[in-house]
Amino acid sequence: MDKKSQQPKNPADKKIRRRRKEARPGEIIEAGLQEFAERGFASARIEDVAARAGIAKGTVYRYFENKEALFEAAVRSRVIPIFDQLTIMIDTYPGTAEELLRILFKTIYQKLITPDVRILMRLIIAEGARFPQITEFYYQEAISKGQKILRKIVERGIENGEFRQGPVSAEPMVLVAPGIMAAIWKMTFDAHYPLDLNRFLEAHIDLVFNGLKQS
Amino acid sequence: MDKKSQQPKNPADKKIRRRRKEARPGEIIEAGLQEFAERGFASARIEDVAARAGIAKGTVYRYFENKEALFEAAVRSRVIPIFDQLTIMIDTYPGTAEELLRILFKTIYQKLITPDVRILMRLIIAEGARFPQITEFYYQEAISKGQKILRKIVERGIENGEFRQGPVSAEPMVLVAPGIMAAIWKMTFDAHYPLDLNRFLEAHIDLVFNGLKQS
DNA sequence: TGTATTAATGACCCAGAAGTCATTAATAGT
DNA sequence: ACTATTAATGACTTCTGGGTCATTAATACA
Repeated sequence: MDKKSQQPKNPADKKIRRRRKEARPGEIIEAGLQEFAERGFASARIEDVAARAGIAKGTVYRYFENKEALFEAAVRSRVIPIFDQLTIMIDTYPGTAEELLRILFKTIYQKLITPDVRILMRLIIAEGARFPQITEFYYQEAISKGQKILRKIVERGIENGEFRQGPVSAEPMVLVAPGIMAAIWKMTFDAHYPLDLNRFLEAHIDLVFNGLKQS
Repeated sequence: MDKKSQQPKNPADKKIRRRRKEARPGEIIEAGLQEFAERGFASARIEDVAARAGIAKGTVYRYFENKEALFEAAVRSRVIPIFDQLTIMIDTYPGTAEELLRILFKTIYQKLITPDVRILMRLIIAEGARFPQITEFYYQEAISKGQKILRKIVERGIENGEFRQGPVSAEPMVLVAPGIMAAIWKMTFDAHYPLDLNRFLEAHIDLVFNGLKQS
């Protein structure tokens, strides 16, 4: 496909091999992630990964035991530090719980619904059943942290009288569900029936803070 | 695996072949759906499908051109008539829009989050990119109908003063998002971190009708 | 500049699975 | 009962793609 036309040094730049021990793993992981996302684990071909990384097939195996090892490394490499940043912010944020929740929602729509993260979600949903360690890892590194953040914000809101105690505060994941749904939509039907993320975020916030009912 | 021990007629019931032209397609589809759900399209083996259906591999090909054709047939066979039933009910239902929405939510949690439907969702998410016709079909037959129902209920609620007009009513999918999220959770993290569907449904309803805020 | 080290290569091997088809045998019709 | 029809079979062919390893050549170091 794209023929490594990055630095066309000489006209016949066919096979000037380069030794780049340090840079390879990252490049292979990046290429692998793309291929796995496009084709799924089973259909992704190591030869294509290699081509994408600009190396020969055998080179992949100098850095990763086998296809599974590459898959695991690829998924792990992408679990994002978003939540860690947020955790710190929450404890120091001076404003109201409502403001914090709004920030969290916006962050979800900006950071979590990017193509990069959607790739991960798709892989977890599609291949998770066959890679339980990865599912577990992803839960520990991302989901559980997100849950903690949510709980903290909701508790804070209850303590200072902003939020109600009740079924919602007992199951705070309902609050972010629209964000998850938006991500799913983007990776399935969006090509045919595009979703306006801004409008959806607005609806999401409106639902959470104002409810559906006439007041 | 399970060695067809259904009707152990005689001790050596090895290969008494039966001719059942009419029953085969359905049985093969059912078997295919199971295999595709467990392994994904690429990893599912036709021989396993055949074994599961209690026939030889070649027989599968007497009824389906190839693996893809079987996959399409399998997914199509399962698009559920839930929404059609609901559509009729809505126009004749005498109660309030709130009652209708509650019924819709309960139906989602009872019908849509069953293993059978989750299988479909997983396949659409996992394989949809490579089978655009299937995604399109699924959208037309299920999603768009669900959207219509939602819109109808919300409009009715607005007309009779139950619901507010605003961002939520403009993007009513936010209202069912927790249901979708629950389905996703069930197919990914539920084994490790089980979700209590009843409690979640309660939270969902509480969010939609009461919002999060202290009133 | 010569040599040792080792990163990189890609032809090759081979397991596994899709799809074929000549053969077998269940059933319908007479 | 006999026979024609065709559903069902599974050994076989073919191809794809994971993984190997002897060979090549880039780089470090003397």
